[in-house]
Amino acid sequence: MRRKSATLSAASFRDEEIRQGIELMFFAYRDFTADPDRILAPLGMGRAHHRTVHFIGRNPGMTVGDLLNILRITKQSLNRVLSQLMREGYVEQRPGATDRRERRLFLTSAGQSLEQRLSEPQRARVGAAYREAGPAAVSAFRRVLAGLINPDDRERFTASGPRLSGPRRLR
Amino acid sequence: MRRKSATLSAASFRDEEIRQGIELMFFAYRDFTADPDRILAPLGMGRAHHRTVHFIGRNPGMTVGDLLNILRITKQSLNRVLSQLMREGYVEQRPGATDRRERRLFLTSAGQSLEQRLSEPQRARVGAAYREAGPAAVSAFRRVLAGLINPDDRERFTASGPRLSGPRRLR
DNA sequence: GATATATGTCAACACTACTGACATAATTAC
DNA sequence: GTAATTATGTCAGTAGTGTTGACATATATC
Repeated sequence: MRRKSATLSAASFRDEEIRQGIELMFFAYRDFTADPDRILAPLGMGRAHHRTVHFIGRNPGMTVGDLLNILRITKQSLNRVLSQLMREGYVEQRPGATDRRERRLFLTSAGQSLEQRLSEPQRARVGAAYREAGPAAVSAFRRVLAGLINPDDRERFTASGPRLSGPRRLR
Repeated sequence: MRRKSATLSAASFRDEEIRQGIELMFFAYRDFTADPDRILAPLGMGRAHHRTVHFIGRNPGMTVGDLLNILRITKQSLNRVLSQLMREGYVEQRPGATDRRERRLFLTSAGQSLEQRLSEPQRARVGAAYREAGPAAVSAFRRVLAGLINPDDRERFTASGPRLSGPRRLR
């Protein structure tokens, strides 16, 4: 064995490096989500609303089931968020053309504005980090981040995998 | 202006790249946290317990205030988690040597075991992604991730900044 | 027509976080 | 040395997100 189970004793350099990576993920995600959270709070919404609006914006016409597969939450959890977004005019649904049980989801123009507003600080943050690191680093960043994702969804970020921007086709 | 506010119309390649980075963060964090969550649930604990145990393990002797600065939650929120961890024997506190108002925090051996158990799947995941991407990519990954962190805490991950592994010295 | 699928909904519960208020002990300032 | 400040704890109420379990409707499919 090469290391891998440094029980409790001296941590190898590798182990320390990996633990720093874990910490980096915590700090980055903490700050990455803080800005939109501040925008959402006065609207009576939370992070779940942001995620919902984000994915519907990226995949217009996606179904409720698609969203459940992405978010990995129960339909009861999603429903609370989604019905609020529809009630307040950010999201609308239309029955599927071929399968009329489906509810295809779309952002209204208010929903598009909200999405822009929420993502703006995140885009600024990511954009700044990208610019500072340069294109080669960004490419490496994306490869490592994709490597952290379970194989199923990792495909979304590889050239061969299914695109997610189209009006369907998500798993 | 160079782009930066692609209002609602055609997204530039840059904007698309940035939005993919945002999504990557969502998926990576979702899967990154799922494994320890599954271990925590049957113990009647959650993600907050994991973070607490993680940071105390990395910084033995840190104070409650240090932890509050890192986690960026209120003391009331932390207290619930911390007192449970102490009540159940994972964490212990000792008054500070010079300032006896402080409660220096330490993992018990049960706490160290728990920390190991919780971090194991994360270390495996990060380790696998690191190995697959290679050292140069890892370095770039860390630079970009650090770039996402607010300047205050970014220092923790730069050569010049204060170390966090010592028995104190965290802001 | 029977079964399966996509979705909605009611209810109860757990975890995490927040605000506001108040309390104690120890340190620092005047 | 008394007053103010700091580090920490704690009670109470509220909000957002997620869960499980149960049940309902509409539409497809066999």
